[in-house]
This record gives sequence, structure tokens and C-alpha cells, in this order.
Amino acid sequence: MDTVSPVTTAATQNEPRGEQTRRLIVDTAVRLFQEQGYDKTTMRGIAQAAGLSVGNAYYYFPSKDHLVQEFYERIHIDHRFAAAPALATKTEFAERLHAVLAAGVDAMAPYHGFAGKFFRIAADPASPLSPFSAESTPSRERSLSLFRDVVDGTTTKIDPELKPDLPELLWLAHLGMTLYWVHDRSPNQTKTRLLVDRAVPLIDRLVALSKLRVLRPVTREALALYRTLRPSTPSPSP
Amino acid sequence: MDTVSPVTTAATQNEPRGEQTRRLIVDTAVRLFQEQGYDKTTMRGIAQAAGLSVGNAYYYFPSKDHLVQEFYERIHIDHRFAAAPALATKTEFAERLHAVLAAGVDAMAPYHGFAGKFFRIAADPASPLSPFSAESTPSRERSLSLFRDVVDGTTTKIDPELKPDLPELLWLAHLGMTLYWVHDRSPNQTKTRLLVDRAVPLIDRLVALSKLRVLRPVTREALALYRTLRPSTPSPSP
DNA sequence: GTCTATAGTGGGATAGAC
DNA sequence: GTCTATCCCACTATAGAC
Repeated sequence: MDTVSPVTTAATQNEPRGEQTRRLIVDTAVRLFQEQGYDKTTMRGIAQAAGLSVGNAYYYFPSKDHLVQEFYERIHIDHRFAAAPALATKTEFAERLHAVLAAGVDAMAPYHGFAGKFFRIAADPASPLSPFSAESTPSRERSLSLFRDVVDGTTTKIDPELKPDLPELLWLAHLGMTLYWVHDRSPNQTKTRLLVDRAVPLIDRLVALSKLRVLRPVTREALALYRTLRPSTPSPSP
Repeated sequence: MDTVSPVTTAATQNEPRGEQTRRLIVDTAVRLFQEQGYDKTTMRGIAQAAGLSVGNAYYYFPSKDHLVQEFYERIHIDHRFAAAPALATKTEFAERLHAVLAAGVDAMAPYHGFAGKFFRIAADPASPLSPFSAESTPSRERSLSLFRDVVDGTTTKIDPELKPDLPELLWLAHLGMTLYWVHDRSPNQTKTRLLVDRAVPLIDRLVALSKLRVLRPVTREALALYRTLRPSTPSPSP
């Protein structure tokens, strides 16, 4: 319901020179995006509100789109924060997964209003902001580690054939959930929350069933296919 | 390998006046997009190359983005065309589905170069070009009908509980395939084609297995969840 | 209803002085 | 690192020709 966000971007002590300016720009941008939406917030507006020149903003961020990447950062921090307690205490796979996904929805909630806009940006595979791009490897890696944590920290028995790929598969599921969330117009994103509540037990059951004799060949083939076709680590841009 | 495209946009006989201009604009735009990409093609450029004024282009298309919607149209026509023979002759579910998906990849192939750009546009849920928007209902409906055709025309026995939702599910799978295709940098989109070749038998087996006793509850729950959460028909914009 | 010409607005991005 | 000035382009407005 209310925000989980602990992201106060203070701590302005003993900092590399431009770091303060950088933060000032991001803070202002984030605020304006929330107040007026992505499109109506102009670079001029951001610069003015921050008491800087436009050129200066571009000194730190090569494009307006790049300011969006800062959201990923902040959302991820909130996400980890909100998921931490459950990851530290729960041991069952389903519980851990549910906690992380639900925490994800909570972390994103404050930005739902203009989520479509930054989703639009992320959707372009040529964009450095695509979740699959080389440039976003660090943030992707951080996000992935959450799901590694889900898998590694559980006492639930998991098919050893599936286990190595499971974190990445869950991360993709999380991406899918986000895709649904972006399109979810229900109040407070109730439908996405319902999706999490009901999809997690399903996934849990599927993971359990994957060892089943009748399903074994299908599981094997699906996994093999995934390994063949999964996006390879992108080479850094030239 | 080579293009299937039969879309010669001729047939310029006895046509409502503006229809020719409209087509001229689209043809020019498509050509320029292919030659120089979406971003580098300007409205000025399109107008000039077509021998028209900018204002005239805007008379027919409210925005540059709207020109992209014409692609969907053309791709769909090519798609139907390429899929038609198989749909008329094959009777097995897997064969029919494979034909339609493979035809889809072929139909999109000529535009892969800048697919990311028009995908970016479609990704914004607020955009009228989103595949889920009210404004694109006709094109979505046309696309859906292809998959209805796949299901209705098969002699393969399909679980009656699944059958009514299957076309929409396949359409979503097609969307997913497109998402993969957009990110597929392999030459001639080999990986997407491989995905189709290997995913279709998997889907086929899953559809067959869905009746299985052990799986029945999972199938039921998954379907129920899908029905609850699937995007409702969007209300027309105010 | 179709089309031209022209002038103007606003905003993303850049060059180059300081 | 910061600023000012400038460019380019999507898009709008308008006034009028066919």
C-alpha cells in the first residue's frame, strides 16, 4: 500500500566533485518524472529545477533515456531491501520466490504511473538500457543474484538437472511479471499481485513435477532448447 | 532465405483519390526506413522523396509513429499469404502451428534491421500502437484469426477444456517469439527459426499431455489463472 | 476533400568558449 | 565541469490553391 522505499539520497559527505552534481541531477529528474511524467519533463526543465545548465546535465548523462537507468538502480535497492527479511528466514522454495516477486511489485509500485515510458525505452534491443544489453550487465547481474539467492538458500529439494539454470529462468519470469505489471491498469496493480500469488505455487509444482517420469523427456528437451537459445552474454559495444 | 513478400503495392486502378497518396507516403516511408533506419528518416525526407509537402503527410498520418502501424498491416498480409498453403493442406496441429510461426518469421525478416525501433514504439502500453491497445484491435483480431484457423482446421484431438483458449495462447506465444526475434542477432535470425522448429513439438507434446491425470490439476489451475488475468478487451479511448 | 507553402514552437542533443 | 549558443527535427498553425 504505502511505499517501502528507504532511498533517501543523502550522505553528501566527502564526495568526489561531480558526484554531487550527478546526484542532484538524478534526484531532480526522478522527482519531476514522478510529478509530471516522463514526456512532459524536459531536459531544460530538469536543468532549471536543479539550477544547472542543460549542457551540464548532458555532461553526466548522454541522453534523457539514460536518466531512466537510475531508476533500475533505485528500484533494485528497494527490491533487495524489501526481500531481505524473507530471504534470511524462509527456507521453502515457494515462500522465498513469492517473497522476492512480491517485493519486486512493491519496489516498482511508486513508478507505475510512467512505467510504460521507461519500459518503452528498455524494449529497444539496440538501446543500452535493454535488460539484455552489455551496458546493463551490472544491473542485470545484481538482479540475477537475487534469484540465485532464492535457489541457493532453500532447503527444498530441486532437480539437479534444472537447478543450475533455475535462477536465470526465475529472473526471466520476473521480467515477464514486469511486462504484465506495466500493462496492468488495475488499482494498486492488484492483478499483478494476484498473478504472483497464484503463479508461484504453480511454478513450485512444476519444478517438483519436472522429475516425473512422463515429463522427464519434455523437461530435458525444454532445458536443452533453453540452453541453446538463451541470449548469450553480449559483447561490449565497439 | 529470400523474401516471400508479394506486397507490391500497385493495383492503382479506380481508387479513391487520397488512397493513392496515402499509399505513396507509406511506400516511400517503408523504403526510407529500410534504407536508412527509422531515426534517420525524417518526415521532411519522406515528404520530399514522395514529392509531397510535409503538411500533406500529416494530413494522412497523425504522427511518424503511426506510419509504423502500416508495417503491421503489410507484415500480416505477407504472413497470411505465406501461411495459406499449409493451412489449406496440413491437418496435424503441430504441422499447422509450425507453418504459421515459420511464415511469421519469413514475413518479418525484411524488416529485422529496424525492428527494434518499431518494437520500441509498440512496447509502450499507452501507445495506440501497443498490440493490446483498443486502436490496434483490428490488426490484433486479424492476427488472432490465423491462430484460430490453426486450431479449428486441425484433425488432432485437443483437450476440450483447453481448446477455447488455445488460439489466444498461441497468439501470445507468437508475440513471445517476436520478442525473441527482435533481440535475435544471429545471421538470418537462425536462432529464432531454431526456436520455432524445436518449440513447436514441445508445445504439441504439452497440449497432448495436458489431459494427463497427474497434470490435470496443474493444467486446470493454469488455465483458470490465465482466464482471470488475461488482458480484458480495452475500452476505446475517451 | 486534397494539397502546398511557409512560418513557428518546443525539446533533444551538441560544439565550443570559459 | 560548467555555460551559452546553436542545430535539427517532430509537430502545429495558417492561409490559401485546386
